[in-house]
Amino acid sequence: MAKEATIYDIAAHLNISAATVSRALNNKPRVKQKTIDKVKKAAGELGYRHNMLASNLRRQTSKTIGLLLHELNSNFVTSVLSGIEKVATAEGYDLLIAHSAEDGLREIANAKNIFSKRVDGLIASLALGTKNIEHFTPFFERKIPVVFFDRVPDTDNCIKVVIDNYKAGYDATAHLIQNGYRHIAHITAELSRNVYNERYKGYKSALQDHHLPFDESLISVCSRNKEDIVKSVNQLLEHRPDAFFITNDFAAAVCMAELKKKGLRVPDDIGVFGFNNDILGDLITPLLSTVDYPGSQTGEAAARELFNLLKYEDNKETYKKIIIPSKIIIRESSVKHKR
Amino acid sequence: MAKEATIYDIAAHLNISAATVSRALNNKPRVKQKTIDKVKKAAGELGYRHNMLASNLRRQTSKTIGLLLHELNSNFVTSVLSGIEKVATAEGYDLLIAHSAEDGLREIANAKNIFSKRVDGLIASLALGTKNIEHFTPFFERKIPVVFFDRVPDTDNCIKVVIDNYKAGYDATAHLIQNGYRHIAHITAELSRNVYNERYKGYKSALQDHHLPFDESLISVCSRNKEDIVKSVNQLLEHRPDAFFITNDFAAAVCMAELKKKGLRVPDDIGVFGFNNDILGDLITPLLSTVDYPGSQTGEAAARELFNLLKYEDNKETYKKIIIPSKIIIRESSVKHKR
DNA sequence: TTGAAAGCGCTAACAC
DNA sequence: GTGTTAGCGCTTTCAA
Repeated sequence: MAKEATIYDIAAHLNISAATVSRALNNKPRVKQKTIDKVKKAAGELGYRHNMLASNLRRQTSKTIGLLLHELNSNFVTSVLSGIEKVATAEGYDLLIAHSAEDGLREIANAKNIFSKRVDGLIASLALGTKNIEHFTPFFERKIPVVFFDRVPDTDNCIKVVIDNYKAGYDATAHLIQNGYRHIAHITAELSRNVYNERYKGYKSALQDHHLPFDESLISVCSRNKEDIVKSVNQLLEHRPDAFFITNDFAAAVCMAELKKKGLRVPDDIGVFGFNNDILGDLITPLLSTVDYPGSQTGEAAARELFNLLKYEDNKETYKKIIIPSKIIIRESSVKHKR
Repeated sequence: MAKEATIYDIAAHLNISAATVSRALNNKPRVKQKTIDKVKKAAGELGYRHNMLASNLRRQTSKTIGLLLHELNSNFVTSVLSGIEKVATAEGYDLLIAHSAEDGLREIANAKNIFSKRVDGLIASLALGTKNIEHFTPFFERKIPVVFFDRVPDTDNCIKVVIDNYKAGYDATAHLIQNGYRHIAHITAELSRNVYNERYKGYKSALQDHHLPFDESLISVCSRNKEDIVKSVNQLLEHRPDAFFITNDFAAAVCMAELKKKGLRVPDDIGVFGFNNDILGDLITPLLSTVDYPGSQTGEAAARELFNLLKYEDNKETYKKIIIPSKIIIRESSVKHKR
C-alpha cells in the first residue's frame, strides 16, 4: 500500500466522475442507489479513507468545535467534557481539546492553534494565569461563536455558563457560622478570576450579615500545589481560625490531613468546607462538606448554547449568562458532634 | 471584517508574489530581511492568520500527533499527557487529544477520526472495552508510527512503553505476605488487558513462591464505578480475606472507606495495597501503600520514541518494548502496628 | 442523475 | 532573492 486512495482512484476504477463519487460517499440526494452501492464497495476495496483536511478546506468549515480547558486532571472538568461530548456527538461534531495547565501563555498558544485549525465554535474556561482575553478576538472578529464556562471573563459582552458562585460562597460560610464556627479562614486562588472573586464576596457578605468581623489575615490565595497548601494552612493557623472554607476539594483534603497531623480534630476542633464535590470528598475521614458543581450539566448547557448559535446565526449578538443550579452538600467535616 | 485575509491579499497589497509571502511568513532561507519585515507588517495590518488546513493539505503532513487515551480523569493519564506535551512542544508539534472513556466503540471512532485528520504519528493507550486492534491498521498500512503505552496490545509487532506489571504485582503481594497477611483478595479489571493480566500473574506467583494457596473466590474483576467496587468488596469479604491488593488507588480508597464503615481496622484487621500512586493515597487515612507508576516519564519516553521514528524512517520496523522503572511505596495501609 | 470545471489557501519545484 | 505554475483532495456550482 504505497499511496492513499482518493476519490479520483475510485472514479477511475468505476469509470465515473469524482463528483459523483463525492456525492455518493456523502449520501447526497439525487444519486442512484446503485451508484452509491458500487462506490461504497469500491471505496472499501481500494482502502479509501476520507481526507478531512481537503474536505474542510473546501467547505470552509470543520464540523469541529474547539475546547480550551484550564486543566484536565479534575473531576469537574472531565464531567464538563463528558457533557459537551454528549451533545456534540449527537450533533455530529468533533472536539478539538486543548489544555492550558493553568498557564496563560499556553492558553494563548492554544487559542491561536485552535483558531488556525478553523473550528466552527469554541468552548472555553480561562486558566488562572490568563490576564486578558485578547487572544479570543480572532474568534469574535470572524464571528465564530464562543461560549465560556466556569472561569469566564468579567465583561458582559460574551456568553457564559456558570453557577452562582457568590451564593455558593455565602451559603457555605453561613452554614459554618450556623454550626458554631466564628473565626473562619478562607483559602482560595487568584481573586482576579471570577469564580474565586465571587466566592470570596459571598464569604464576606455572610460574615457581615452575621455580624462577624472580616479579618484580612484569615485569607490566603494559594496554588494547587500540595506544599503551598500546607504552608498556607500553617500560616493561617497562627491566627487561630476555628474553620476553613476552601475553594477546592483537593486543597480541603490536604488541609484536613495537615490538621490531623497537628492533632486537631475535624469537625470538633475545627471545621472544613470544600468546593466542587469531587469524589475525593466522599473518601476521606471525616467526609467533606462541599459545594456541588454539576459538571456534566454545565457542559451540556454550554454545548447546547453553542449549537444554538451555530444554527441561528442571527442571535449571535445576544450575550447572556446561563446559571446552572448548585447547592451545598453537608457531610461530616463541618458539623460538630453533639454532646 | 468580512472575509479572512489570505497570502494573496498580502501579495496583492505589496505587489509581490504569494510564494514570497509564504516564504517570508515561514522564515524560509533566501528571502531578503526587508521583504520578511514588510510581509509580516502587512500580515498584521490585514489581520492575516495562517490556515493550517490548507497548509497541511499541501504539505501532506500536519505537524500533529494524535493521542488516543483510555480516560482523562486520572492523575496517571494527565501526568503522561504532560510528559508527552513537554517533548512535543520542544519538537514543534501539536497534539490532537481524543478520549475513549474506556469505551471500545468510541476508541474505534476516535482512531478513524484522528486518522482522517492526517496526524503524523499516534500515541495510544487501549480502552478497557477494546477487543482487538484492527482500528489501528490504517496507521500501520500507511506507515504512520504508533507508540502504545500502559494499556498495550498483546502482540509483539508494535512499539510499547510500559512498566513491569508482573513484578509490581508480585512485589505488592510479597510485601503483604511478609507483613503477615495470608489470605489476600485481589480486585482488578478486565484480565484481557495486559496491565491487569500481568499484575494478576505477579500476584499468583508471589502466593505460590510463599507456599500460599491460590483461591479463585478471592479474585474480583470490577469496574471503576463506586457502587460496583463496594459490592465487590462485600462479596470478597464473605470469603474472609485479611488483605486486599487492588489495581487502582481509587478503588482501594473506596474499599478502605467500606471497611471502615464495617468497623474493620486498616491495617491491623485487614491490609490494603493500591496501584498507581495517585495523590489520593496520600490524603486518606490510613495512608495508602501503592505502586509508583511514573506517568510523566512514561509520556516522555513514548513521545521521544515516536519522534525517533518520525526522524529515522528506516527503523520503523524495529518493534520494541520500553520498560519504565517503577517501585512499590510502603505507607500505612499495609503494615500492622507493632504491639 | 451525472459530469466538467473551478477553486478552497497554501507550498514547492523550477525558472530566472 | 523572487515569480510562475501546478496541485494537495475535496465539494459545488453549472450544465447536460
